[in-house]
Amino acid sequence: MEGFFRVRVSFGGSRSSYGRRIPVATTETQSRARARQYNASQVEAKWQKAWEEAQLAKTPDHSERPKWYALTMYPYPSGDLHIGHWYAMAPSDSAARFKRMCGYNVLFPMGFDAFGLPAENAAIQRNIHPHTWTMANIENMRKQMRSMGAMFDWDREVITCLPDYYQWNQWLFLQFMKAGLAYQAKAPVWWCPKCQTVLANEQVVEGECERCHSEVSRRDLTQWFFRITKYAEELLDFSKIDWPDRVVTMQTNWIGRSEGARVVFTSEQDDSIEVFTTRPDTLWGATFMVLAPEHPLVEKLTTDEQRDDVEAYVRQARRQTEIQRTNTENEKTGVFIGAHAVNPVNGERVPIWIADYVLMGYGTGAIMAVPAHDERDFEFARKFDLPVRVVIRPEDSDLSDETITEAYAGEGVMVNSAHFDGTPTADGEAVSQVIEWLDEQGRGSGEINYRFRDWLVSRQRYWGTPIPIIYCDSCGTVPVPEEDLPVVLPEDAEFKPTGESPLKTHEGFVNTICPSCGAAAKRETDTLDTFVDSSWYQYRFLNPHYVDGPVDPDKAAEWLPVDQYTGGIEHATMHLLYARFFAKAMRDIGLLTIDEPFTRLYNQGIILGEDNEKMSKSRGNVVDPDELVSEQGADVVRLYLMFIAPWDQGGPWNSRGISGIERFVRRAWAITDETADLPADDDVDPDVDLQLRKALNKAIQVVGDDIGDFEFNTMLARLMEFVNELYQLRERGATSSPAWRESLESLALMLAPSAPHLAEELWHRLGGEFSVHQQAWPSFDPGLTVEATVELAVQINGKVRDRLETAVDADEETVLAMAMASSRVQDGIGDKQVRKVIYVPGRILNIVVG
RNA sequence: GCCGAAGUGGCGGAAUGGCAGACGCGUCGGUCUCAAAAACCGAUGGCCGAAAGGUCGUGCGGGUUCGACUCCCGCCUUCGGCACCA
Repeated sequence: MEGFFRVRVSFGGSRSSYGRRIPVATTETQSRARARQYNASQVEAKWQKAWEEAQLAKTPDHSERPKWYALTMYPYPSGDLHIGHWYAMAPSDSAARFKRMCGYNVLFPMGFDAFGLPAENAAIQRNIHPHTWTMANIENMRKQMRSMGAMFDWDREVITCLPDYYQWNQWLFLQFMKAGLAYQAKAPVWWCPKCQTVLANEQVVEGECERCHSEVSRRDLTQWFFRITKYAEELLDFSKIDWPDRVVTMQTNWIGRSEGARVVFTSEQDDSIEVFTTRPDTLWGATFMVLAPEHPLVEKLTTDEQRDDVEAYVRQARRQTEIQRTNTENEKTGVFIGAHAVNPVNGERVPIWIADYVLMGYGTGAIMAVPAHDERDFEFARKFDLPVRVVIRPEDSDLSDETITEAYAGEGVMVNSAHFDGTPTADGEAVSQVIEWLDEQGRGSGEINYRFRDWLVSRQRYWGTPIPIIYCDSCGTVPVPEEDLPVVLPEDAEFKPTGESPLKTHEGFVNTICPSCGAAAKRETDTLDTFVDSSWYQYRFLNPHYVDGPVDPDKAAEWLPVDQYTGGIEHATMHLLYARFFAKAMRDIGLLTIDEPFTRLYNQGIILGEDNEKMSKSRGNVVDPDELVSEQGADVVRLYLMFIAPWDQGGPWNSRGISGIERFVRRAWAITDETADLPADDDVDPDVDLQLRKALNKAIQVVGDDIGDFEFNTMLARLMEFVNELYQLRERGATSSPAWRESLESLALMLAPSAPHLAEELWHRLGGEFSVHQQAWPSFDPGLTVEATVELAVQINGKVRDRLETAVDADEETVLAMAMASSRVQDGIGDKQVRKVIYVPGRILNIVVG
């Protein structure tokens, strides 16, 4: 196995203490001490083997126990398990293990998000087939994951690049088509003129082709879409899930719901020009119209004398990247097209312009411009000297067309708006009245618009799921019949340096016959976005070899939804929104009975390099988990990652800080090893005995609470405190107490979720039955977790002057009398009057004087 | 520009209305050792003080409260998301 790991140059400044100890001559006592030292690599290998033999990680499909489906986002098989993978997976594993000890039948599967561009790049650069490259990486990463000691049930592994998985992508695609959820439309793609190929967004770097640095441009291509916008309203409803607020906010903003009205303007040539506005109450202030440069009416409406200017502007707009074009810092540009339109509310004639600040992809691609009440329109009007008319007047103001210096977007009353004059805008009053009136008049209607678009799933790549479609000259677009699935990726693909998909030129793949008429036909050569794979993989784990559909309905009824999902925040709007869409679509097709895929979500943070920068090979600040595991052991790495900071916060790696965890592991081992065989007897000091039992019961309570809440850093602090207490109590004879052994056993149990190997070894040393991971989480006596007496702080005017030992439930009279007897309190009061006394039992006594 | 999160010792962090700095790193002192490492014990926010103790202190400025790291208002800084979305 060692041969598989590359030999690495060790990174600076972090040499472990083990390394320095070796060449030193040993004395007899030292070698005896060494023999009793905890040997992580030996212990870890031993137990990993035992667990695998006993199939401890295997989750039964059915159980008397309540189910708990814990899932952490599956990785892309990039080749090596990064410390970031450890940071995501190890604490997730600890939480899942804790649930299992709490009595749940826990499912915690793992797989690989195996399609994607890097495999194709490897094929081009190193002449390795994507399949070979991907599967070798998976093999390696599986081994690395085993070294973590996680309880992944590998029998359920899902690998998305295998036909066993991706045929169900194709099957789902066909069901989506039938349900009207998949459709074709033209959409722009990036095109590299030199490579003669389509580029993915990430292959376009600052407007240039990543490979040849030619300037890229946009091209319209017919592509496949999933109708996610159909579920916009349901996707805005988060009432059935318990997710972090920031993710809910991000998705809500991403969906971008806005309420308003669709209003029909008319050109002088009698074309309807529809606009969307959230402020129909400002319709009377529209002094011009603006169309997107790509708007279909631009060509028709442009007058001959304006044509040259308009065409030049359109050409220039098309060349710009989305980023250039939507930069808010840009000064407004635009061209008058020579035509006019009629405002439906007052019959006024307004000029029509085109400008790139109006986007074809949102609303109708045309706006009514109300410069007095919209910042962008105001800027445009000032630049091109267009009229500004105030139609909302703020209270106590004489804002007018002449005095206005910036757009006013606030509340007020309608003015210059015919019979609506005087209508207040507050609480949407004016908007709803105007919409009602527009509707009656047939000049417009209420409408809701969304910022997000349908999901473009076509990718012009090889290493993905072939879209199961055939194009026939006579029958058109024909879905591949379900019985012909899967459409398999050809293995003998030829990868060109340009990155062009080998499918396009693969005769054997492209040429086929039409399933409906039998004539010669061509296959679709686009493949599906890999986000399709990850939108439903959580269901496939339940029965990855199920042959009658993507999801085994019996298992789904048993296990879904996922109870706890963990993963990076970077997936807040894409993966997590797509997965929610898939749950709803699959439900409506009859494949699922759930509304939401993941009930609870937790986002861990990011581990940075020691220099507080993102880890990257070029910076040389990458922390290699394999190296750490071989030096310090997997448990130390797991524990240290949990100890660094709150899990959702992440933070910089610190190679010195890890020694605290090493020390803790050694101390936990040493106290167990050194005292496990000491007999209990009766001569223990009752006070020491009580202290020991209190320490134990408090630890069980707090550690359990913390791990259940993903507060791993404080959980470890409590465990450290408990071990420190054991050391102190040992000095006072506590090992004679019957509670001593119970304490050692509980320590092993409390360590089991987080340091699975160490815990097993401790358990074994204590003579416990294999395995510690099949034991229940220890219970605690609530009576022993509360103290009878506390040290109460006594304040004078909010400043602590003395501390009193009092009963927790002592009454105010008693406590005040004790406080008044204190000379320090008397000094604090001096000759001042006691004005007020605040007593919070067990917390504080504050005497207010003045 | 808008939305969100965060700002606490030399460092990572703890405390979400009640004794700021738990736990850990580091540093200093001690025990053991020929010596070192490891281990163990102790100290460790700043300032004043021999000490007892005092005093200041949770990004900045206000406020609420008997009491604020914590709640409210205004700012500054950092990070993340969205960004001409009509």
